[in-house]
Amino acid sequence: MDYRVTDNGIIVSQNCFDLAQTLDCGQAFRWSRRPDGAFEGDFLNEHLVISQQSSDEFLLHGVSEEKFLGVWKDYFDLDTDYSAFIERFSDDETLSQAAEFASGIRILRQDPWETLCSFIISQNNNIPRIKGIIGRLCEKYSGFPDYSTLAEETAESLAFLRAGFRAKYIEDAAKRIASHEISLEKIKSMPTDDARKELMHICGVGPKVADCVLLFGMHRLEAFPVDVWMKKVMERFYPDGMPECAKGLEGVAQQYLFHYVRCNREKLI
DNA sequence: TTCCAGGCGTATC
DNA sequence: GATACGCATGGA
Repeated sequence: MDYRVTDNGIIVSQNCFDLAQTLDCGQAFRWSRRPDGAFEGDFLNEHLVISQQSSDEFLLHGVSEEKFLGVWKDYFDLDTDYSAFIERFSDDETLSQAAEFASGIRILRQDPWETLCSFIISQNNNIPRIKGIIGRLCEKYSGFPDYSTLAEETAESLAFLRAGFRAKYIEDAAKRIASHEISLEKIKSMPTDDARKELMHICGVGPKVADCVLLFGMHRLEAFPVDVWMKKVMERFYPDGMPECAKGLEGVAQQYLFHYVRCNREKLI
C-alpha cells in the first residue's frame, strides 16, 4: 500500500481492491454509489466520498493524512496482503476461480455494534430490504444509533423500521449490551469459539449472524458464515468440508465464493 | 398468488 | 442432535 497527499485528498495505491466489489458485496449496507461513480458512506462519525481512479488507485475526497492513517486505512484493511490469500486459494479449483472473480473484495474492519445490529436485521431478508431498514434507522437518528440510544426503544417504538419480527431482536441486543450483560469489547479479545457462544446469548443471534459479526466487525478471518447461498456452495462443491488451503481464512474464502455464485448463479447448477 | 430473501426460536422426537 | 415450522415485510 502506498499513498500520497494532494489538494483533493488522499490518493491510495493498492492492489486487490475494488470499491464496487468491496462495498456492495453484502458485508456493509450503507454505502451508496453516486451518479459520478464515487461511493459515499459513513464509518463511526466520519463521512467519506471515495472514488476509484484506476484498477489500483483511489481518491479519498478531501481527507486529511491524519484521518486516512487514523480511520480509513484501517477500515479498508489496506495493510493486509490479499494477493497472498488468493495465492493460497490457488490450490483449489473452485476457490481459485472465485478468488480471481472477486479479487477486489477486502474484508472491512467495521464497527462491532453496527455489524451486530445490521446482521440481526439481515436474517431471512434480502439485501435491498436490509439497506432500506438500516437507512430508515440512520435517518431517524442522524447516523447509526449506538446501543444506549436503542436501549431506550422497544420493538413497538421501532415499528417505523418495518423490520418485522427482527425489531424485538434489536431491542434485546441493545439492552443486553447497554446493561453490560454482554460486552462487545470483551468478546473482541476472546477466542473465536468462545466469542461466538457469547454472541449467541443475544436473542436473534445464531451461528450465522455471530460469524458475520466476528468476520465483518472483529476481523476474525477464520469465522465462516453459512447462509442459504453458502449452503448451496457447500452442497455443490464441498460436501466433505472446505479445502485445506482455506484453513484460517474461511471468512475470506466465504466472501469470494458468496460473491462469485451470486453473480454467476449457473455455477450452482 | 406464491415464493423467497446473508436465520433463528420453539416444539417435538 | 436433528428436524419441522412459523415468522414480518416486500419484491419478483
